[in-house]
Amino acid sequence: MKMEKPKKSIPEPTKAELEILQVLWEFGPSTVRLVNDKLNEQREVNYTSTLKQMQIMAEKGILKRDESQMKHIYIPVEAEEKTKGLLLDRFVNTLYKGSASNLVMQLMGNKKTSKEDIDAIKELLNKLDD
Amino acid sequence: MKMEKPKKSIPEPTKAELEILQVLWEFGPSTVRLVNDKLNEQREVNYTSTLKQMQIMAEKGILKRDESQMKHIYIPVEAEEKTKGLLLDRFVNTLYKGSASNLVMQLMGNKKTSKEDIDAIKELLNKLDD
DNA sequence: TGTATCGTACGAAAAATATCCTACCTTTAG
DNA sequence: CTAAAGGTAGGATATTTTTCGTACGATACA
Repeated sequence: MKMEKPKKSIPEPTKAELEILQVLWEFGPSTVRLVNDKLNEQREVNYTSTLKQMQIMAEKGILKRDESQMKHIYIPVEAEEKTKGLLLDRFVNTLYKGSASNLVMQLMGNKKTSKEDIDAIKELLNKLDD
Repeated sequence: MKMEKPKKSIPEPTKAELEILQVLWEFGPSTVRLVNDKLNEQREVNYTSTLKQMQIMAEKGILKRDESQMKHIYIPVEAEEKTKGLLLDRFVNTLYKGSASNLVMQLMGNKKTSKEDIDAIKELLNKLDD
């Protein structure tokens, strides 16, 4: 008899938290040092800021960590696709009343969406026809 | 010789600001009273909180207002589609490295996206074929 | 005409995020 | 052994966002 965890909906990651998650998703389980280095390729952040941020994320349950080494290793609790899917879902609900097609429509009208992208999307959908 | 406006990128509306914008977009230019009433259909907010919020938005240039009456009328400076498009653009950039097709792909895989939505999207794209 | 109601302005408090400083422990190189 | 380099912990500070209390002017109307 399977008990689904009540699982109070994941707290929306903040902007800074998302940045960190992206690094971890891209490079896999990492140290604070690595994450901080990556962040600093884009903007200046103090090492301890990143450290603190990641500690908080661990407390919140967004990250778990391996403390067996002195250099702790941090790992995202949720997979990239799952988290992004959740964010996307909320985005659609918030801005497009939950209508994915509305969103896509806007996407098509968006100048920033390249022709290549549009074609790629068509491609995708055609492959879904099976 | 084309001069792009420096156009200091519109400051991302905050969550609370977005709520207010949605009301204004839906009901057109409105008083604080109306906006606050609508907000209170979803959650409890004090009138002066909404007032303050809208005053700040006016300062920021997100809203303009008609003060000719005692009951000031607030109007969004940017049209709904424009603002949403901007948010969408940022969303795509942040989460999908700017690839709209990646986003759509995820959308398709998302359980929350109904079959009707998928069909609607296909429909849309086919109409774009002309 | 006076009092209850509805409006704005303004400041401050509360809450959520984000950043960094300091202390102190461990590892490493000389 | 000792100093330098690099870790973590935790508190303090900043910043941004959100909420609300209080003051006070205008309006409505009994």
